[in-house]
Amino acid sequence: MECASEFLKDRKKEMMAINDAMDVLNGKWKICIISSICYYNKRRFSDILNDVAGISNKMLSKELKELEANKLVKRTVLDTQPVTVQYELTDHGKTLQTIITNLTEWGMEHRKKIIGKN
Amino acid sequence: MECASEFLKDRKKEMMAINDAMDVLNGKWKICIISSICYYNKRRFSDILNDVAGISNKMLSKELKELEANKLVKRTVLDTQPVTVQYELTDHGKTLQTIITNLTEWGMEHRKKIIGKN
DNA sequence: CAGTATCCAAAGGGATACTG
DNA sequence: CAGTATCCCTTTGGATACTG
Repeated sequence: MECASEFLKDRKKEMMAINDAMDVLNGKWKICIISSICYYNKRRFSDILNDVAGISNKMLSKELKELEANKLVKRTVLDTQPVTVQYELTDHGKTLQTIITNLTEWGMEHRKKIIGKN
Repeated sequence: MECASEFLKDRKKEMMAINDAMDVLNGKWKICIISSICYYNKRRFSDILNDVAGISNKMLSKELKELEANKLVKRTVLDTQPVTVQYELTDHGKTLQTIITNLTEWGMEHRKKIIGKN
């Protein structure tokens, strides 16, 4: 048998990592927002508001700030009249691509198997 | 240019799929619980309670029920005194393996890059 | 357009105690 | 052991209105 404390230390790190990831992605909206920006490359506030069904401007604003704080999203104010704001993924944000793809595929399978109907 | 309505229909399906997946996995605990059961193959209620730092028995009970309802987890009552309850992943639950692995790895990278410290 | 501010009902979830 | 039940404070987030 291996050293139990080493084994537990690794497990703890794994759990921490999962928590870190989920903290960043959690909630009803984050992944959808990221997916929207990612899909269109650059996306304006009001566009995302339309893409993500059901989200309110208050929520969108809050979520985007959190994504910015986590350096997943970059916000650029364009000097137009009235102002336009572009959101795009940072390089770090783009590393979520795989996870989003996996989640999308898994969600489709899950719907087929459990929820029924497509 | 491709047919715009086909394009939008696909996008909608993708968003729905992401939502389905997130509905199932959302919250502070679900992935951690799944990860714990997955890691040990079979796991008892009180063991999971210990594995997942900070969770209360009330929460764990609620989350496990939801995971069962989504057919990700199977619950087996063993005829011991007092009762023992085993939780294990269903085949469907095991299909989350990839996502969990990806989340773990992404979480570690994220911690290095953004949160700082390991 | 891209947000902020405020109000407020509803849901979430911890602490504690209890049960088969 | 494996949960339930209850109390109760906190957070969440929708609706609406307003601003630069």
